[in-house]
Amino acid sequence: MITITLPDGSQREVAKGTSAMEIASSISEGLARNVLSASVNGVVVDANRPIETNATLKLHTWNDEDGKSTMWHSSAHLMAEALEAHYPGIKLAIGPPIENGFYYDVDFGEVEFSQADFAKVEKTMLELARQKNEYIRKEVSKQDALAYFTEKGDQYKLELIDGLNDGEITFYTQGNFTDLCRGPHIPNTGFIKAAKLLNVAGAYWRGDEKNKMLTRVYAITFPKQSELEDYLKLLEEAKKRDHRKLGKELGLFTFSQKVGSGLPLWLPKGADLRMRLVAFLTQAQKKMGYVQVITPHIGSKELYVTSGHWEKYGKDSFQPISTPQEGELYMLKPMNCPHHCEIFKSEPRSYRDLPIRMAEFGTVYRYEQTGELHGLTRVRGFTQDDAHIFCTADQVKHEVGKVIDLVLYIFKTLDFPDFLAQVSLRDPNNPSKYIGSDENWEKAERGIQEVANEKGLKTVVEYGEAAFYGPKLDFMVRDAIGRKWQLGTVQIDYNLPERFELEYTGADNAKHRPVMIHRAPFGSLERFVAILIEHCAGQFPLWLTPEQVRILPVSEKYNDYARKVATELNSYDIRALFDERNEKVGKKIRDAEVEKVTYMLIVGEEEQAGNTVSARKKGEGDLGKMSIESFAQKVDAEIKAMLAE
RNA sequence: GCCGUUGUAGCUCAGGGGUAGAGCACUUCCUUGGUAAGGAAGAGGUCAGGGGUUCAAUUCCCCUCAACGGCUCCA
Repeated sequence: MITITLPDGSQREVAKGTSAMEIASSISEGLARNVLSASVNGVVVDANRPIETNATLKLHTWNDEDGKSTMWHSSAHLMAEALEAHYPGIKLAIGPPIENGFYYDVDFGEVEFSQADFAKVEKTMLELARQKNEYIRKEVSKQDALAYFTEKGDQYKLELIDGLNDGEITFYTQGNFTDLCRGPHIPNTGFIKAAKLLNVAGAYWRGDEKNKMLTRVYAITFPKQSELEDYLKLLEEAKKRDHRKLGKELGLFTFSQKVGSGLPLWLPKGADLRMRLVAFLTQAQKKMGYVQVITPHIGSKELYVTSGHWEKYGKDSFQPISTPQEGELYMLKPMNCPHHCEIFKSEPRSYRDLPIRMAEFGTVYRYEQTGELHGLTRVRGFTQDDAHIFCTADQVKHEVGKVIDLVLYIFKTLDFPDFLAQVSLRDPNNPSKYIGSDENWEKAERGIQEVANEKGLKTVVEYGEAAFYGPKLDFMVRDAIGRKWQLGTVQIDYNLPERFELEYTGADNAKHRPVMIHRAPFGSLERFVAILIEHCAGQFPLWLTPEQVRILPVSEKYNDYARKVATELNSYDIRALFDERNEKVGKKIRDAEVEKVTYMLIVGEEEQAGNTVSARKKGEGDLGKMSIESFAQKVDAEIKAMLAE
């Protein structure tokens, strides 16, 4: 007998060799019907694998992540089986589960596989699923494994097997399909009740662009048809939040082929929104002791030779421009820090001056490959809400803490709860690729982690992700379609102070090297606005939205009064426009709602006579009559509450 | 940069070898209205750009550009 400990701490005595599935059955038949896989001593395995020793056991169902990935991993095999049925002779590479579904990388040879072929594959998948074929695990020797895929002529599997040790190779077979696989898998294909191929894309074998490009087929499956329908609805909803669509609809920004790709043009409403964000951040920074500087859009190539950027990124950047007579070379500014270093150097600095927090909304230009450009999130010209903090090594932790406070304040004000802080540290196996003393690194790495914990951030630590010049803390958020983007960043830098020979005079009257902290709470205004649009689905917070109030005269007869109301609201610093079109008020309301104007003020005979307005809030409806002044106070109070620290 | 898809009016899209259509938006007129679409008329397109096949190309073929979905990259 062996002892099985369940997550609730309860224990069961079962015969050696009992499977998780059998234990599930003994708990309840309903549970057994839903078990997809199990964790035995923390390792995810097939639910029907015999358990041989005392163990902790967790059963995975569709309701937990491990259950889902098991299901999707098995679904990848099912899709492969279906694809082979339609396209005999295709070569299969890898087919893992991903966050939402799974994919399989396939070498279709000469065959073109496109969206038009999805339906038949889905149909076959479901037919195969209905057969409830079991996923059968088999341990095979390396020799046998190689022999099987040599016979099948699948060089990708052979390459994978090549990298495996004899004795750790397993095959899984379901129906007529056998695949090299570590597992685990769901008990049988019958759990898969709905399948949808989502898209196809090119993907290099082993992610290396020197290798052959395979066809990656993305798909997703569900244990219920209705869940698939819900998921597809969710995708539709997400598409409506896409900042590229909303940006166009709301008149925020545009692109012009003639101006160049990746170069956004901010329209009046977008520019208004952006300037408001800048004003908001400028004010917050001012309170935190930042000073503002301004530097040009180009800088001598020598500046970037000194900073090291030329050597590291010069070939992959916009190439230098030269002066017509002298042939001097200038770079479009890819980053602001070298300029800021020179400002630091412009006068002697004392330890009493530190920290110096030098901020600039600096527009930078970076070459991005054409295939990489993406709305406002990935562009070639963008404005960073940049700042560089020059401080002593002892001040680093405190300063990083203050930056985190700033980021948290911003995220809170913008109602942005869903972000992850990624702490990027050195690769412990490769210490030589980093510059700066061990002592400083350790202090900085420890400092960043401590302060992130003190501030209560939800963090993940990534080893080896640090920049060569220092550790960093990045704020990651997701867009409407679930893609991850980096917004804010805090980076500690020992490199530039060295390269630019920055120094300050210490209390000991000796020269010391400052530490530099790069930080950008938004990251870039472009990317931030993009994420903000998707986050609030275009319905910006009242303090930020370009048009806070629209006045809707009931008929043209009241246009003069509407204009008067608008002017009066403007005098209270409220952004109000009025709709003077010859339309019925119902139409004007609809248009204002569609354009996401927060407040609508309906004015007609009664309002004109009483010097009042009838307020209506988007999504809520009629708020009743009130004086212009009390409406203005209401808006003002609402905004003040939003911006409270 | 690579693989795939797409490109028709300001927007969303239909069409299709015989030089274009709808809805919305826009302009004008009628209507002067009370909480999510009043009516009529009008204007607007080298069918992304270039080349080829053809009596004839927006339609078929090739190239370029751009956008989209990924991959690689990313200061």
